[in-house]
Amino acid sequence: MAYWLMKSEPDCFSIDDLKAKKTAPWDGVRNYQVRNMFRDDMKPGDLAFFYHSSCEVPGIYGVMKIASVAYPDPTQFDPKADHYDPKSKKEEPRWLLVDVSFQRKLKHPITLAQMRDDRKLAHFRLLAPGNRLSVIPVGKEHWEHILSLE
DNA sequence: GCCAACGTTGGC
DNA sequence: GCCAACGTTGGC
Repeated sequence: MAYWLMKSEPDCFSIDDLKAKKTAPWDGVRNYQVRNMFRDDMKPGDLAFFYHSSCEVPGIYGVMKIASVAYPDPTQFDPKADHYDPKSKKEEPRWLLVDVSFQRKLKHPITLAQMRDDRKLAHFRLLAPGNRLSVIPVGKEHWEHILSLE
């Protein structure tokens, strides 16, 4: 089983939104590296941190579970959707998503600032300069250490 | 295949 | 709102 960190802007979709829905499609990803991770590396049952980005206190707010294999993201075909991709064909979808299901909220968020200050997370990819991937693989040792901070 | 221009991400 | 990083696009 693998571990992940998945970023979302809480104004757009937050851990509370996922809690209310129980399971939701993680749609709107338009990055090939992430698409390939969805397709090749993510498996149902994997666990993922829910990370809030571009907000007052960026950090990890909860835990979710990958609930499906990768399948085509329907929003790419919807001209009204934010992430509509006119170049993607139904016969040959360019973008994929996975379903995620709510597991729990952390008792308090593990903030980005807190993780930056933690020497044990010196090599955590989230903290690497210039990192912009919205989905990041998390090593077991980092996963367990972050949970121990809760 | 190179690379400049442009767009997006995301912390601050 | 600014700006650095970096992915994508498209002309050549």
